Amino acid sequence: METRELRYFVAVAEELHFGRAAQRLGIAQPPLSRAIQQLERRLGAALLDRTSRTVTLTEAGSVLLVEGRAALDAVEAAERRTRRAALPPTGRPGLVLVTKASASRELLAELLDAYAAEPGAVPVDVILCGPAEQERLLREGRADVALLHRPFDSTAGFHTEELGTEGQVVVLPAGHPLTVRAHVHMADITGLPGLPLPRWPDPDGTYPPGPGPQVRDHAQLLQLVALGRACAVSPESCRAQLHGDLAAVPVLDAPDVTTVIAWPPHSRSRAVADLVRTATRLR
Amino acid sequence: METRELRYFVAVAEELHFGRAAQRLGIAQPPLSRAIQQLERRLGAALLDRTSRTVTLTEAGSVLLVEGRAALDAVEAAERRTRRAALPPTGRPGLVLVTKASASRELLAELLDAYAAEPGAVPVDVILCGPAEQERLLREGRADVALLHRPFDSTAGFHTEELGTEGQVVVLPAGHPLTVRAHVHMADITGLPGLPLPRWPDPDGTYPPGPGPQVRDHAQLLQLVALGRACAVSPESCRAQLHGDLAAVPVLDAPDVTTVIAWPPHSRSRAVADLVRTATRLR
DNA sequence: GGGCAACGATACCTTCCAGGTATCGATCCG
DNA sequence: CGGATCGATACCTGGAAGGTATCGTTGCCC
Repeated sequence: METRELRYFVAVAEELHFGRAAQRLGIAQPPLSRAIQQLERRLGAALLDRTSRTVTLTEAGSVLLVEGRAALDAVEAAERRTRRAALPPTGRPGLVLVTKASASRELLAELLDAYAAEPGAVPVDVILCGPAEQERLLREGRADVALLHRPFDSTAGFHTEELGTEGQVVVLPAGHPLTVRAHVHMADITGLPGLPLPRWPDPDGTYPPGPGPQVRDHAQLLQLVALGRACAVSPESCRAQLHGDLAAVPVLDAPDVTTVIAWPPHSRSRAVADLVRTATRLR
Repeated sequence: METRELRYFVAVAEELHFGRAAQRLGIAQPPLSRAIQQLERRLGAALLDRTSRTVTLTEAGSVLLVEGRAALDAVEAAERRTRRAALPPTGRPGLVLVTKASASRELLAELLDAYAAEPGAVPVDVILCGPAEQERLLREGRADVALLHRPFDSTAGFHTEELGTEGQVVVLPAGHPLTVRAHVHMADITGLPGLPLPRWPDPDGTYPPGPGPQVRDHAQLLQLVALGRACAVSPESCRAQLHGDLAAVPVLDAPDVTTVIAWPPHSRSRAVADLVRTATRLR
């Protein structure tokens, strides 16, 4: 199977429309129809059920959509990492680390300092992004290492080392009645009148339906809390970033958050190994 | 990047010889030279240093070799799993489980029985193979689930659930002086005169140099122990498979062995989820 | 119910590139 | 210095990928 065929199939499977898929791919519709037919012939499997009005995925088609996306990611990662390895060493980021915006800030600073002091350390680029985006960046080879937070992030498919565990706090507007409490339980804060929990985007960028404001990052969320439009349950290390308008109260029965450092399993980079070793020694 | 180009590059990178690589690929040498040149041009990276006598990998080339193999595995897995999903449901193995020959035998039987009793259970094919082969089968899409044993097997790149932990025993010929002991330490058995520890094959199928007989599976190993040509350190559950000629003594300071069930991270198969759930409930 | 629009499939043509053969040029070896 | 080895180059050919025009089917709407 060629990646071209896979890209074509994924486009059609996502659009469920040959015309739009062809447009997205920058080719005409007939060659696309033919390419898919040929792929089906070669696989000996019907991938799409098509009438002249609708296109739907067969069982085999949905398998290929999932597996094919993963395969295309892997190819893209190979290409990107090779390109990076070929750049002149000067100025090339030796490592790209991705982490959630506004999370683990001290841990990150500590880690970068400690690593920079190591013999043979290379420059580290840091990418900050929203949750769920990190995995993609790591899978696509845009990043070499990530700081992830279980149980929010899935560490599926990566090598990981645990760096630490912390409890969670609820972040509330300063002066809220609950802020006088020494601690609360989840039941105290779900369905708090006027202070809904926010909605985070799904991996595909869309938001699940339901109440609560849509947020993209932690800073935005804290802004909303300060405005009295939401409350947030966050790892307690976020306290370092709270200013006067905000207060935090431990939530006893919220799941503990584990910060892990994650990297692609076949990474053979000396720099990644060094960074991971530094990270595990910190804790 | 097309998979054809990747396959070509991997062949050359492995052979370090255009002629042999071309032969292996079933094409002539000149098109292969051109394909690699074109790949290098497109990536903007030298992958191979070639004189008219020798071919060596550049830094970028070794990155692409590792990453490219992983990407090709992913493509192959996508193809294989799609083909499987398209087979008529009758007679099609719903699940392919791979485990080491002669390991976790009771656990496996228990698991298969319990799963078969589940509503909606599908037929399960079991593949037995040597260590280090399981990961490959899982990565290439030849298998859906594996029973792995930490710390021997790497669980990198897979989802896992722990199923249980056990200590290790040393397996000795019956009547050996050490068999009267209630337990031993590693120091007691390394360099035991005439009873070396065996050598297992590397992932590429070759054996590391050194003393000790070469073994491919556990049955073979036990045979060698019975013949008085080796001793073996194994999880204690292997005791169920020992016959009169063999004896086992706990090794107090050998690392514990954890049996885990592992599956590809993007598996969306109902059957895999059911099997994993059954497995975790067993323990 | 007939006309129409939407959509995938088919027919047919063109272009381009993968692959083949022949040969060159460089390097190592005896 | 001559031959052998090996990758690169030159040149040719067939097939596949892509384009345009058009067909056949199916909803839909007046």
